[in-house]
Amino acid sequence: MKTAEELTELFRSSGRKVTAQRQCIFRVLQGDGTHPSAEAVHAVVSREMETISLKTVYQTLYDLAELGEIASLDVGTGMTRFDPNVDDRHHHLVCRRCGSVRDLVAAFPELRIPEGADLGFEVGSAEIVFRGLCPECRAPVPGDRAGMRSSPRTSSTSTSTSTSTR
Amino acid sequence: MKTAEELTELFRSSGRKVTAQRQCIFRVLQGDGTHPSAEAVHAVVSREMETISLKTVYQTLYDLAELGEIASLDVGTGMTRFDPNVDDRHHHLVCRRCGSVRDLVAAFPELRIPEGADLGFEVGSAEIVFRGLCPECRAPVPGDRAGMRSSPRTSSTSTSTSTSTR
DNA sequence: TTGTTTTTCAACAATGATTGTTGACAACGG
DNA sequence: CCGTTGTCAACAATCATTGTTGAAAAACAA
Repeated sequence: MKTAEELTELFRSSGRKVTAQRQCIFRVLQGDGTHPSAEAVHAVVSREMETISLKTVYQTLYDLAELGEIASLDVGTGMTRFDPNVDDRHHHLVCRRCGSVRDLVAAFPELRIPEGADLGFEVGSAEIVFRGLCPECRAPVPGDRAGMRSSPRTSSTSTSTSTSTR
Repeated sequence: MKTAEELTELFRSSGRKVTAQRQCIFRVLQGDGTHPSAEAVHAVVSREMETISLKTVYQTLYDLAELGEIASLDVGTGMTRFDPNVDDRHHHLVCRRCGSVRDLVAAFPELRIPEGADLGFEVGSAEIVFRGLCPECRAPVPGDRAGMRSSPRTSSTSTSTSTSTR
């Protein structure tokens, strides 16, 4: 993802207008490695701009995704997650308890659909999701620190695909 | 996935009751390779049982998932999809236009998280989603045949992860 | 078979995430 | 500075999914 200044440029040159709320969102996303949801971004931005609406955040995030500056991913936590890291090709570790998402860089950099399995499907991209427990959720943390985002509500989804855990 | 009769057995022995609507759902799922959503299953079952509620379908599907007889997957089409094929370890091809899901068996049967990348994450399962265009959506089919399930409404999600197509 | 207990059913309302609508307003170009 | 045009915030609506509840049906025992 580019810097806030470069994004301002990019937005202008792509016919979009640049507003204070958008720049605020740019700044918030800078170096955010938590793969926030739209709501999470909104929560942070709201501290700076009281009245910004969730709709605006969604709009800007999707604009950025359209420009290829961030990636929108659906990893089964119930909400679309946004990833500012689009420069490194990578995959994701998803905690099945707290829903946190972590990048897994330098693994399977070139995942190709195997020859012979081509069924007429024109493959554009391949993504791997590793499901498991993040370090925080593995240990029975007594004093629960911040970092656990959404309560394990959405655990109904993303139950299994390739059996391993059961 | 087991046969309808075996599932009846399994439901009984696991303390669940067996109803006509459940057996109907068992039958509908038998050999369904389309990875239907709950709504799609409901649509089919409804032809046989007019009054069955969507809630019942959801309940039964999640029961089956809990028993490990089907898999519930979130591949970014906006709805949870259900896969009766849990015997073959496999991954999925998802069409970014019509949202159809196809099994990709015999590819990456043993996907392991690479050594050295272990960040304290306890990995349970790994799933790969290949995104692209299905054979039907590649060709500009004039007489559009059945097979396109949901309209490309939910295309907003699942835009990109590892860049390739753009 | 008949009653008894317990689960499930269908209908209905509610939830959470996301998107459509709209009048006021701010950004950009001149 | 000013008009044009896109954006904003508030509000309501949508979609997928889940909670609630009285009625009905399944399993079990007599």
